[in-house]
Amino acid sequence: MVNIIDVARQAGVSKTTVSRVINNYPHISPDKRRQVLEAMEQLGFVPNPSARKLRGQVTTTIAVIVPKIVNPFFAYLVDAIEQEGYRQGYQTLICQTNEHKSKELAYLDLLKNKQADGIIMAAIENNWSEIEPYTAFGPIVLCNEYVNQSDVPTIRIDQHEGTYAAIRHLIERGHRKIMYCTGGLFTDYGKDKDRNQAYQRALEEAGITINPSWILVDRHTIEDGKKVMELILDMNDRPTAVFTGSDEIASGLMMAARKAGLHIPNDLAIIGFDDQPIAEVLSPSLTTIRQPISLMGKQAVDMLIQLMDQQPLSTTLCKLPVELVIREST
Amino acid sequence: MVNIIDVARQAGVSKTTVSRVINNYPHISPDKRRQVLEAMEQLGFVPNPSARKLRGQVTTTIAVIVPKIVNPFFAYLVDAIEQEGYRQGYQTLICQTNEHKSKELAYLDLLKNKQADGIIMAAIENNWSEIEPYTAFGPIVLCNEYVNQSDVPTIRIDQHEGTYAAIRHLIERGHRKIMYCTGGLFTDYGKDKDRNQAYQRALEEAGITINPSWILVDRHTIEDGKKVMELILDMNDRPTAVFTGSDEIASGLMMAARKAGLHIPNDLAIIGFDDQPIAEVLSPSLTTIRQPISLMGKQAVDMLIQLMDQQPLSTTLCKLPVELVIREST
DNA sequence: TTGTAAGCGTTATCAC
DNA sequence: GTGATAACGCTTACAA
Repeated sequence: MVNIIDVARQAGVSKTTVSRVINNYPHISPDKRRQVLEAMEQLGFVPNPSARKLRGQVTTTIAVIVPKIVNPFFAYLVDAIEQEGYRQGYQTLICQTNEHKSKELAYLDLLKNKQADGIIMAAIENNWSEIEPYTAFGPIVLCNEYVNQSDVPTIRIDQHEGTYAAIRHLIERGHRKIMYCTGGLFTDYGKDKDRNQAYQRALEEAGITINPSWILVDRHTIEDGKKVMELILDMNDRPTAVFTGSDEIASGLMMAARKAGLHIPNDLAIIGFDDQPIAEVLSPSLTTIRQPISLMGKQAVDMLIQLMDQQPLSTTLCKLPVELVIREST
Repeated sequence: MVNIIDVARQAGVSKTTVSRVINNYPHISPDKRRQVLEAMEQLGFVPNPSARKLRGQVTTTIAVIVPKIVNPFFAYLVDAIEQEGYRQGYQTLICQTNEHKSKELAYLDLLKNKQADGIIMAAIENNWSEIEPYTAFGPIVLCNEYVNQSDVPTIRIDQHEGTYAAIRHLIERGHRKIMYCTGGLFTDYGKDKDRNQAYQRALEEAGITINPSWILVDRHTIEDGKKVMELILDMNDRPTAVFTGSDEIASGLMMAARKAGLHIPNDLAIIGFDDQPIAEVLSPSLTTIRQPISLMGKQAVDMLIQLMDQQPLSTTLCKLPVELVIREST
């Protein structure tokens, strides 16, 4: 491995000077700088990040914690984070909790070790009180997650607005029997609460009384969606429309509805959440709420970098807008 | 940050002894070992990987290079790699090339820096001759990719068998006008070749002459699929079945076919490749070739670890079987 | 503007 | 069985 000393020898300077060139110090004679750069080029020198990390403050790695990368939502989020991070000179470490608390803590140790210089959490398995101590070792930014503490740097979309827009849309289409079928991904914090309140608000405003048997929570997967359809079929008083918390649930619903001979949207209108690629391909294509995932990832990185650079944050909460994408299922 | 010296002090031993406990050296008195372990526990000590990397051979990080994590195939692959890696005590660094040669080389530098101890390449942007020199710095395993050199450790599925099974299936369903629409992901190496040959072989065996205008290559996305459908509609002599190289193309085809009022599979049979979740949800559901992605990821990790441990490889090529999943689209 | 030297946390080598 | 000590490659006071 070619190191800073080899470069120094080749360039005929001290390793200090080489280090200065690497780190763009201001006061170096153009001559020596050129010599050093040439030597680096010739020898194919790449600074050793382990050494830099060990030595000092240098930051080059950020970690993202997600529950499952195979969930397209998180794949897109990680994609955005990786790209923005790379653009700004950071490597991205992907950490998958698979919803295990212990794995999450193991990954938080990255911060302690200075293996990662900052962490974006797009999943929270443990209580914030477990996680909070790690902030002593480096910045943690929440992305699409909620905790009760208000001072935790957070990027998220406006879940209330998204849900409200979806329910309004159904009401405008003439529906009054609207099922609500969601499930905060993995937490009991604010996400569900926001959605719940938006559902209630939209219905109240339209003078519709809520039917508690049409409220289903903790549904996430395609399988869950299929089961929900079975529930609906068994009901004496069936809803005419369903708001779902993810395109996955909506897909499952749709599959089961098709099997049961129901016509969508005539017999049952369905609305998803996320606008995953699948939404467009489904038959009928799925009306859904588009989340600005890329923007969310980019913002999370930018916020994290600000924190790593010790810059003051203009705001601790960044709320992004959502968009209703109307297709054939409603 | 609590380090090995703090632990040594707390336990009343030298840091050498602490290091020995960490690394499970044989000859340590049970007493001291216990003291050290207790001290580590009390102080919440975690060895600093940067220091370990800088110092020595310790291996804890593997990198996976993929073109795009948002492609479900790679998401599932990365998922499998991350899980198997974690199980064996490795962290996974996800590297996304976005099909840029320079980004790939930048990520290969991880090996040079000893930031990663081994690399799994599920994409190859550069020529192997560009990549080969990096093998001097650590092992590289190819996953789902081909190069002409035969001695490169490789895990992949049997593309020939998969394609052959798909075409055979269509023939058995009575089709004789079979379009072939694929696109090696990003390489001109063997993957396409294998598929091409399988297509030819299956047709020849059935006594069907090949219609060159029904052979389309370099198609990858949903958009591509839509465009292919337009091509088909413009043909005087239309195929009655299409083999596609990915579920994405198949999805696009299906969407466009639906819009054009074609019935699937009666007017046109479609077969995909990968068995992504979308395949089951499509309407009609998609017949496709299932790739053992998880197994592939696991094997790649195992092979890489063998190489990192300097163990001899029993075989340099690991070919995994595929499975035809018959659904409604054929 | 440049160089010397100390030290980041760990492990390998050598001595006891 | 245990402990000093010297590296690993880099950055940063402090000197010159």
